Amino acid sequence: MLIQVPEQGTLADVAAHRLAHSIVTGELAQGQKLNEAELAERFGMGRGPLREALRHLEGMRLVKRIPNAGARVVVLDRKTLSDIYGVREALEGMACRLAATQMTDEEIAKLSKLLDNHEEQIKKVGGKVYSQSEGDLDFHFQIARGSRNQMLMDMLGSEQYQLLRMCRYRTSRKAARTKPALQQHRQIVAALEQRDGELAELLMRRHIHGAWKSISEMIDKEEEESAA
Amino acid sequence: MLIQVPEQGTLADVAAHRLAHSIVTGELAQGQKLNEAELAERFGMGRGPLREALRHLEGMRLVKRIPNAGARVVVLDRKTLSDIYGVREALEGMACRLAATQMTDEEIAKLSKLLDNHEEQIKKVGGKVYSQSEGDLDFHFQIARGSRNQMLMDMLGSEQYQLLRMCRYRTSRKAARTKPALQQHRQIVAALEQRDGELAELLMRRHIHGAWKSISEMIDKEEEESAA
DNA sequence: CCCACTCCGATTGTCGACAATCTAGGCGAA
DNA sequence: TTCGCCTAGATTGTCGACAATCGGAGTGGG
Repeated sequence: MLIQVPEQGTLADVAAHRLAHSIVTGELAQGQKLNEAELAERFGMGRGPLREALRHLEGMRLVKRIPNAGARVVVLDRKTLSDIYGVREALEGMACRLAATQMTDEEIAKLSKLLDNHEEQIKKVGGKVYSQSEGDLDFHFQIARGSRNQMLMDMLGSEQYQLLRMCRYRTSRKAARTKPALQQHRQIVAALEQRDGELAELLMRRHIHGAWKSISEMIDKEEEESAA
Repeated sequence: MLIQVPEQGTLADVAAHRLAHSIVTGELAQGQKLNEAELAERFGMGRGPLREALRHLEGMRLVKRIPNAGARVVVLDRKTLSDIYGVREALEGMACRLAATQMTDEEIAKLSKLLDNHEEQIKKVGGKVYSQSEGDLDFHFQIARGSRNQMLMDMLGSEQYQLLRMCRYRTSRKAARTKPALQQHRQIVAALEQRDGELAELLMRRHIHGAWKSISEMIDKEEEESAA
């Protein structure tokens, strides 16, 4: 599972994880004001650790802080999402290219099995998109790991890129794109098996580009609805 | 100038900037332990703001924190630098491609003037590599701005990517690569003027790749020296 | 001689309280 | 009525002190 366990570390780390989870899942609405005292009480800790947690989340771009005016949950407008997907296309494409030469056969085989699980899950419960989405994230993260590039892993991994999960969570409710996505994943794995980095990159870029197109259309529809 | 002014914000922000500067310039050695009480005293503030600053720097990857064991300045080993340059190649290449279609004619003209300044500076004082390095960073950042992609700007800009400045600072002492770099910059601007995104991306990637090769050799030499 | 244990100093993690700053609402004058 | 000012409340920024934890010196046993 990608969700980090409660963690035995400092209270600030715990708070950061809990806050991140609340934000990603939408429990804390976008643009919502985050009151330090209130959150500290809810988490049963002082304001010190909580402030550190907010700093941490600011670095992850999950909240925006304004001096003397508090912190607010970031708002994911269309432009921001578009920018994110653009960067993802470049970074994950690169990850794929590297992974094609760096991953071991065992890792690739594991990736293939991961997809088998996904397929089974999809067949079992058509509606449960959530777990697929998490699994999908896991797929992408495994490839990032396969690149053997630590900076890339940080940028695409759990720590730095929770924004991704946030926008996924927001858009995964209606998303019925699981089947073509799965097929594209299979194509990517096939390219990795053949150690064809260029092809793997191309497929990954196309996969992400398609995902953005799909999400973009969904946003358009939502905006129409909310406007009507 | 790219170096942010002392900033009127919170003490934590001031501390973060000062610490970042000290780390980037090498005033604080790599791997050095950062004592909270000592630094707080030196900056004339309590430990609270300083801890927030350390959290911030951790997000920037300038320091590494270990629970109950304090923070240390990150160490830039060869692998880390290699990873950074790899990611840069992807991100700045993308920035260049976007900039070719997004930048205004005025911005491109300004970029060209910037290079004129560089050239003059180089001719005037051959040894002063530092200012060139800062200017070079400025060149790259201006292109990132030209991409109109906020996330890209954050990742390549001052806030998130001080690691870059750090490794530049470390390697810019002996670097005599200013002239070919300048010429490559000119080529990139020419591609931008022609609105040729693909070419601009290619040139930028090649430029960064060459920079890494040059730095890599330098590191090899240093290691030989220190081994002898 | 080497290893493990213990205790102590130092450092980090946390809290509560105080000061500085911003925001909202009421009040008075044009 | 409307605009601007001013006070009051709430919220953030900061500090100092206490508790928890870690690293290392010193000691005793094998």
